[in-house]
Amino acid sequence: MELLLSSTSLFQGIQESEISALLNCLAAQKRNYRKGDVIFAEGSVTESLGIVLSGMALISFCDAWGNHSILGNVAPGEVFAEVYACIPGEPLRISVDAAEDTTVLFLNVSRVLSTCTNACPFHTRLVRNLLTVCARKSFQLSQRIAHTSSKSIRGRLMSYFSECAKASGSHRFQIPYNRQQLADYLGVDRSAMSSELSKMQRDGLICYQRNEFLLKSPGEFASL
Amino acid sequence: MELLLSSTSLFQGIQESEISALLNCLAAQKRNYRKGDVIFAEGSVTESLGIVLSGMALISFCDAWGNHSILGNVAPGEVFAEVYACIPGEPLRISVDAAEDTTVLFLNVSRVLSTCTNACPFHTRLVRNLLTVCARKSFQLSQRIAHTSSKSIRGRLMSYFSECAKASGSHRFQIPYNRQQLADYLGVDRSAMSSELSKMQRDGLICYQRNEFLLKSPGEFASL
DNA sequence: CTCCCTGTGTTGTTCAAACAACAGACAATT
DNA sequence: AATTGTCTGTTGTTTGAACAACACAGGGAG
Repeated sequence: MELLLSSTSLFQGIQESEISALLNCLAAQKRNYRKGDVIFAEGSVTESLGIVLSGMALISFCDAWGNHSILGNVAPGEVFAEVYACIPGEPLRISVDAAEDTTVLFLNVSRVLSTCTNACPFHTRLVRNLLTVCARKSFQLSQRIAHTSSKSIRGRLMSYFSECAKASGSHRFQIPYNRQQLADYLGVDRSAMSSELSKMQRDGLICYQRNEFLLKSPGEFASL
Repeated sequence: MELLLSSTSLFQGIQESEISALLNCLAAQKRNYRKGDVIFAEGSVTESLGIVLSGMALISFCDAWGNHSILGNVAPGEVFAEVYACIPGEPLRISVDAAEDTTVLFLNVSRVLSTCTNACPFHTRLVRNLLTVCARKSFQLSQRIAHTSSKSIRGRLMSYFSECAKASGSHRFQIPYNRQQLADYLGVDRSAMSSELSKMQRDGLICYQRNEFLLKSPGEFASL
């Protein structure tokens, strides 16, 4: 378990041997779930975040009419419900279920935050990591919002490609999504996006082959 | 200054008198800006978050072609750049400028996180508050994404109204936005939304007058 | 009172995106 | 080689949202 944890962002920079001490210090709880079990129910309140150790969890939500949508999944090593665990008293707007037999480690956030009586030296690092996890999630969400703010498919693609180019420091970059995933990320129809991509190539805005893109002519454009 | 700070979410639960001690302990820096001054430049890296004490700051961003958009404003007592300050080394994707003459208090996040040599008793509370601020921002962003995930105006309104009804615990509730602001929040055209609202009223889904809404018939609907 | 301003609802037109259906490329499997 | 499935690009149709323009109702301020 410690080996897996040491590679997660929450325990980054903490040695495997030190993690064992931390887990004792935090009285972390491990629980097993069968496929289909509810891990967190919508509307409930939690002070604990979860880390998937094995298996897979699904995050979903229901609207007032009973329609429910899948928001995402949580793979081993990834964290869930950290946002709610960090907001005291905020009832979950989502529910988390086990997509298969799943083992989860729970960490009580207030325990994480309270000063450790043993003056555990890695506690500080854990708190910093937790803040980073939350901040990074905020960052990713705001990027997604920025990329879906344009009303046109072309505008959304341009916004996303701009970001990719900035992140890679070059006009040539690769993207981590296939076409369907990119369309889902940008909130557009795949085939419409595919067609728009080829239009953009014809218009000389971009070149691409598969997941390799080249952003051309960084001049001024008004019609995003 | 302490009076203003004590009413902010970052210093919530900390007395005015205690804030003074904290600010010393953190070596907080106060700086003045003239209207139009750049507070944070896009692409720069910061370890500090900012709190607007007076005036107003503007958050904006540029895409690779030089088009820039306003993302929001920061009023006195509100925090900015906290997400970037919490992600070590992450260059800002936004820039922050003074919309008018503005005073800003800077707090170094790593200093906030490092154990205070004086064992300052309110330090722990500050860290917890900072985590709450980040988590709450994440929460708000994911709500907005949920409400803009539907492709139709009606679906977006339904998602938002669902959330409002849940939050208020009743099918009758008030919304904090006027029509233009709601349209901006949901990423749709105001007049189209206005027209959709009256259609929904005609269809018996909702009743409304001004900002007072009543959500009807919580049955099953497929056409969101 | 009139004038102006803001917020809101209505209508009709236009256009772009969703949608459906299909074709070709490629890889993996049998 | 044949088959299957996945990913991608193309085309044509339909629909719904953006857009523009306007009407109407308060609410101040002069």
